[in-house]
Order: sequence, then structure tokens, then C-alpha cells
Amino acid sequence: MAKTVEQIATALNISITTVRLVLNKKAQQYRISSKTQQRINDYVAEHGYTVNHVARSLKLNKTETLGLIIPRLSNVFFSTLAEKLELRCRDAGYQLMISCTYSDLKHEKKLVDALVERNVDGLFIVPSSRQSLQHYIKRSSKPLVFLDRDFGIPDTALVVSDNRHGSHVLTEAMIAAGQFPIFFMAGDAGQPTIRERLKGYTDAMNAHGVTDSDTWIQEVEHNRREDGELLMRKFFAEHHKAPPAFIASSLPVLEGALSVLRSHFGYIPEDINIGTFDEHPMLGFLPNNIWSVRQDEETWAEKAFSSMTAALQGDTLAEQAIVPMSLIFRCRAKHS
Amino acid sequence: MAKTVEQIATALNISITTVRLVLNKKAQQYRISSKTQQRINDYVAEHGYTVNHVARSLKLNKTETLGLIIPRLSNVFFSTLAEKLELRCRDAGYQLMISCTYSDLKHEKKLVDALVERNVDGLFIVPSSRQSLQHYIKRSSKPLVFLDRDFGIPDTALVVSDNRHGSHVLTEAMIAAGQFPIFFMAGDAGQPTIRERLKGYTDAMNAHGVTDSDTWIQEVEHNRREDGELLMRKFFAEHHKAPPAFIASSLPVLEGALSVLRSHFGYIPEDINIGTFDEHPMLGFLPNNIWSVRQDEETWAEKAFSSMTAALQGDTLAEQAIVPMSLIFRCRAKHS
DNA sequence: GTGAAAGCGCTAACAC
DNA sequence: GTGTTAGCGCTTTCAC
Repeated sequence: MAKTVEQIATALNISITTVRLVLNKKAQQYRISSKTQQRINDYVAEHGYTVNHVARSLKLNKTETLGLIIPRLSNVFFSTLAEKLELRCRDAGYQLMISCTYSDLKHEKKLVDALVERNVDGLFIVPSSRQSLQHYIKRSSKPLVFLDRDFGIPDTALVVSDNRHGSHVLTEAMIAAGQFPIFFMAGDAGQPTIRERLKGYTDAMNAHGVTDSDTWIQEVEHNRREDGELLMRKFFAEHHKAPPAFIASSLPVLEGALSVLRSHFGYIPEDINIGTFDEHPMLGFLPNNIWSVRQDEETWAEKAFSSMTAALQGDTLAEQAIVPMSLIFRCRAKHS
Repeated sequence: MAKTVEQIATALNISITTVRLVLNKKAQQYRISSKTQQRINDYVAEHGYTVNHVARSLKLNKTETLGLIIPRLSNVFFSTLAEKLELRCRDAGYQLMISCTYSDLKHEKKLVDALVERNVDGLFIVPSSRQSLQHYIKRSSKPLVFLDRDFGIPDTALVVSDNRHGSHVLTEAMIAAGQFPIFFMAGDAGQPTIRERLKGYTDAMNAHGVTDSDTWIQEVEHNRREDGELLMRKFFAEHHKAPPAFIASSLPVLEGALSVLRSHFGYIPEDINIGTFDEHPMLGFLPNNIWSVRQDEETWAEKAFSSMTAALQGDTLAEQAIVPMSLIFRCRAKHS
């Protein structure tokens, strides 16, 4: 299987060009004799032919491959984003190379190198720090599109959610529901996304005349399940009871927080109002009132890809796209 | 940035070989003069150098890239598997190309072609049908490792979970808990994985003298959330009440089934005993007794990769690995 | 210790 | 309508 163009040509005693022409559907255009076409087609039907994309890439200096670097695939938001982006790229003839950093800077740098070595045409990156981001911009000659984290570097292509506004809307909705105070359990607050979400929360609180909402914010280093557990344990240590209402800065944090609640009480108290970012069907498993702010991965993929396309075509205007979020409410279970 | 070896050589007026030798750390071995080494190192420090992996691949006819073809990334099991496998590959110096078929055969075939064209060294595939699987074996000269679905083709490398036994253990545990009858909500029963799970269920039932458990099995075409909804709706149409206990054949099916329950009653009745395949932290959000059978993605990745390595080294013994599952139990919430 | 040359499979430009 | 050729950047082999 998988003969090369040259092999076909010599086997049939025709020139390489002729073979290429019919293989690339240019037979009509260059009026290759139908007899020759037939011979070639028959040969291919029998022995098969698949282009060697590697050789092609070397010659053309483009691989029709893009890279995507995200923290983790096991995080639903990122896996959904990866899925949508992969589809979008494939529709345009690009393969997407998906890789995870596990929020490890060394890992991230190695990945960027590995993908650049492999000559990807461009790179989508969720950068883990401002510094690494700048490093990539300096070193890389490939188009870069940054995702999810706005470190405020001008002239870089970027796609983020409208976290501040989304968080504002979420907080407003929870205020309207009346359980007070509303605590905010924040994973890594140094990260721009979380910072914005905190701002939105504070905005809403201020708008309602709550001036001491700072004391309702619990912070912790990272954004994992364990960090959610830590946050809720810290809460218990301070308040000796469950919060009447709280917002988790991300799904893993929520999972951790609720698991502590469950092992403390033996159940998750139904009257706690819960807010979270990112959406998941299993949130409906909770009997509580729950608001989740959904990020629109489909639009992210579209924006990110069009930014990439622009950059690939030499367009230097780096667009910064801000994607709206939407609020989803699940009403407290009627009875149980 | 990113000069080629030749550019460095001509810039420094040295030969390509010499440059390569020091770039590949063979300087000692070939006793390149330290002066020459210094010049090269200095030049690289200033201008940078990254190997062109594409040219390398063309010459060596290997890309150090592997492909992974799965149904969807948004399914936790597959995204976790992809994560583990990607890590394992990277540790060995391979990049993994992850792509999704969305359970579409046309899609799947195109993907295989695209990856073969790009000259991946080998392919991990979750095949969607027996026929497509055989097609790939015939056409591909690359090593193939099949995952998740045992279509009973001999001499193919394969990694699957011990679904029959896992399902047996799950059913036993639920029988011991005493809620009867235990229904089985089965997505695509034509698929080997589900078929095995059904067998395990029937085994356990038979062992307990239940002979009419066939009537407790509900089947449907696919494995998605919508199919779970359909299953539960069908159940209501027949029985006019919630099942006292049931097993869902996969997480999406469970999500769908429970969402119907919730919208029917306004809550998810706590006294239903629930069994499911695949594990997710959010299962702990349910107040119910819940048993989940966990697949061991870490071991899958290890087995799959070692199978691949063997095949890459020309080993023709295609190993069929069966990975044990483990049962996780979450006790019904004490109170709420 | 260092250099030269062939060739991987493809594309593009030009020749007849 | 069909054929020839150079070259993408690397590795390998052999030469001095």
C-alpha cells in the first residue's frame, strides 16, 4: 500500500508530473489523455496511494497542523473547548494537536517547543503566567492565539469570556434569591480570570450597598478539587456552620467544597444557595438552588479560529474577543 | 530565530557536519575543538536553533507522533484516557494527536486517513464497528492498537475493561442492598462493551435465581444523554412510577435518565438505588445510594502504550489486555 | 577533527 | 499532453 508518486510513475512508465496531475484532479485542465488517466486510476485502485504529508510540509513549509495547549483535558470546560476547536480546525483542513500542561510551567515551555519543532502553523495557548506568555511572543515566529487568560498584553490575539459581567449577573441573581451573606470561594486569585470574577462579585455587592463583602471572600492558591476542600474546611474553622449561600470560582472548587459539606453533615444541606462557573449536566443532581454561569465554547472556538486564520494570512491586527456568558438556573428540588 | 543547520554552518564558515555534531552533543565523541564548539554555542545562544522535525521525519520515515481516535472528548472517560495516554506518550518522546469521531463512521475513516497521511507512527483507535475495524487492519501498514471495544477479531492489539465481571460485581452489590427489581437502562446494546455489561448483569441475576431479568432490561439505540431520557420516559410509560433501583450503562445515559426523573417529580427520589459505569466526583451530589464502576484509565494508558511500543519494534504478538474495574460506593445521604 | 554528497517524497517552474 | 529538474532541512556514509 501507499505507493509514492514516483513508484507509480516508473511502474507505469509515465512521468511524475503526469501522475501528479491526475492524482490532483488536474487531469481535465491539462488534458491528460483518458487512456493515461485510466491506467493511473487502475493502478491506484489496486495498489492505493496516500500523499506523504511530511514531504509536502517540508517543501511548502506548512504542516496544516495547529497546536492547542490547555491546562487539563479532564476539566470539562477545556475538553469541550478542545472538541469544538478541533472540529472547527478540521472543517478547514487543519489537524489540531492537543496537549496539556497540568499547570506546570516547565511542562508548558517544553510543549511549546515540541510543537514548534514539529512545525505547527500556529498555536492556541492558555498561558499559565504573564511572563511565559511574553516569552512565547518573543521567541515564536508562529502565529499565537491566547485563550482564557487576559494578562493585559497589547497586540496579542486573545479570546476570553466576559467574566466580570458574568459574575456580576450571577451575584445579582443570588442576591435576589435572598440568602445572605453570599460567600465567594476563590481558587488562584492571581489568575486574571478569577480576578475578574471577583471584581464582578464585588461590583454587584457594592451596587447593593454591601461594603464588607471582602470579608466574605475566601482565597486559596490553586484551582483544583483539593483547593475547594481546603476552602470549605477553612470556612468551617471560622464560622462553625455551613454558608447560607456561596459561589465557587470553578467546577473543581465546587466539587471539593461540596464533598466537605457532605462528609461533615452526611448530606448536602438543601437550603444552601449555590453559584458556580462553568456548566455541567450533573449540577442537576443537586437538590439545591443552583446558578451556573456558562461559557460559550462554540463561540470561543469560532473566534479563536478566525483570529488564527487572520494571523496566518499575515493580518497583524490582533483581535481581542470577549465572549458573553449565560446564566443557567436550576430551581431547588420541590421535595424529597 | 530558528536558523537551520546549514545557515549556522555558512554563517560561521564551518561545515554542516561539525555544526550537527556539537548540536547533537557528539562534540566530545568526535573531539571537536573547544574553540569551534564555543563559536557554535555562542551563535546558537544568540540566534536560536530548533530542529526541523518535519525534515527529520521525512528522512527517517518516522514522525515520533501517535494518533488517538476516540468518540468524544466531552465524555469524561475518554478525556481522562486521552490525558493519561498523552502523558505516557510524551514521557517516551511521542506527541499524541487526539481526534474525535462523534461516533460517525465517515468521520472516523477520514480521520484515520488524515493521520496516516501525516505519517503517524501508530494509531490508537476506539472503533465504532467491526467492519471499519477490519477495514483499517487491511489498509493500514501502521501499528494499530484498538481500545474499549472487543469485536472479537483475533491477532489485534486490544485494551478493554473487564466489563462483564465489573457489571457482575455491581449487580451483586445492588442486590445485596435489597431494592428490587433492579432495572438495566442500556444504551447501544449492539456495542460489545454494553453487551458485556448486560451479560454481567444477567449472570448476577441468574446466580440469585432471578430468571425473568430480561424483562427488566430497557434498550435503546445510542449512548447519549438524549437516549437516557428516552429510556426513562419509556419506563414511565410502562410502569407509571420510578424504578426502585436501576443501572445505567454509561454516565450520559444516567444524566438523561435522572433529568427525566427530576422534571417528573420536581426532585430525584432519594430512595432509588442507582448503579452506573464510569466514575465522576459529581456523583456525590446525589443524595442516593450510588454504586459506580470505575475504569482504570491509568492502566489502560500503560497497557495501550506498551502494546504500541511492542508493535513499533516489530513484535507481532498482539496482546489483548483486560483491565480490572473497581466498585465505588457512596452511601445515601443521612438526612436533608 | 572536519567536510562533501546523496537522498527521503513532494511541489513548482519551465521545457518540449 | 507529457517530461525534467531543483530544492525544502535533515541524516547517513564515506572521505581526508
